Amino acid sequence: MDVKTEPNVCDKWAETLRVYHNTSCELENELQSRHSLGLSEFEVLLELCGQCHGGDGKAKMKDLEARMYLSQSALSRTVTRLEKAGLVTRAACDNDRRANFLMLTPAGQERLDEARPTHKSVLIKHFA
Amino acid sequence: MDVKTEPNVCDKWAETLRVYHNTSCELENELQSRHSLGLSEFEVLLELCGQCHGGDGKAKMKDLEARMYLSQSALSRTVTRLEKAGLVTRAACDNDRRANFLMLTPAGQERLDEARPTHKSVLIKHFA
DNA sequence: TGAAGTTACATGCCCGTGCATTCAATGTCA
DNA sequence: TGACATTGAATGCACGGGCATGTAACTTCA
Repeated sequence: MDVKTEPNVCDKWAETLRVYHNTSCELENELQSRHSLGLSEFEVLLELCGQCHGGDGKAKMKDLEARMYLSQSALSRTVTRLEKAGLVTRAACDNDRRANFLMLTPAGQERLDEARPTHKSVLIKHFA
Repeated sequence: MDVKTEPNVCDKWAETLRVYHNTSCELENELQSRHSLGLSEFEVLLELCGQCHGGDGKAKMKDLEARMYLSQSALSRTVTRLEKAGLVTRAACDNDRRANFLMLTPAGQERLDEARPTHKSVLIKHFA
C-alpha cells in the first residue's frame, strides 16, 4: 500500500468505468438496432459457437455460466429468449437428465455471423 | 485496422469486462453490507462532496448528471433514495427555479467518510 | 436400497436502469 | 408582450438482473 499507488487506483477505476460504459452502451445499441440482439444474448451465441473454446456449437448451461458474467437465473432467461427467437435449442443430456445441452440453430449461427462484424467494429473503435 | 490489432481488441474487451465485473460486484457488496449504500449512491455522495472537482458539498443535478454514468431519471431516483435516507437535501435554486441544488447533510458527510476506506481498499485490491 | 445431501435448472419476486412523456420554469424572437 | 422552443427535473412503463426458492435428477453412505 505504497502511498504513491493510492491516487492511481481511483484513476484506474475511473478509466475502467469510462471505457466499460462507453463500449457496452454502444455495443448494446448497435447490436440491438441492427441485429435485434442484446449484448448478453450476443455473448451467449458467441460463447456457444465457442470458437475461443474449441466448442462445436454445443455447450452445457453450467459450462456457459462458468464462462460468463451472468447469474444462473439471468443465463436461464437469456437462453429462453434466444430459444423463443429460434436461435438456440435446448436438448436434454443423456448422461445427466438435469443438465441441458444448448445448440446453435442454423438461424442462430447466421444471426451471429451477421452480428459479429458489428461487434468487432465497435471494439476496434474503442480499443484500437 | 491492421490485421494484427484485431485479435487484441477482443482480449482487451474481455479484460475490461473481467475487471469491471469483479470490481463493481465487490464494491456493491461491500458498500451495501457495511454501509447500506449502493454503488451509485456512494458515487453520488462522492461526487457531491466533490473533493475531485473543487466542490463544496453542493451541486446542481445537471452538473452531477454530466459527471456520472447515470441517466437523468436514474440520478433523480438515486437522489430521492439518498434524500429519504437523510444523507442529502434538495434545495431550490434562486436563479433558476427549475434547477435543484443538492447538499450533503452532516449525516451524509459522515456516511461518506465511513464508506470511503471500504471503497478505497476494494480498489487497491483490484488495481494495485 | 433408502434417507439425506447435492446439483442443474426454472421461476417468483424485487430492484435499479433507461426511454418516453409530462410539467413547470426559462429563453427567444417578432 | 405573446407565441413557440428549450431546459431541468419527476414519473409511468418495461426490461434485464440478482437472490431466494422449488423441483427434479443425481450422489453418497451406512
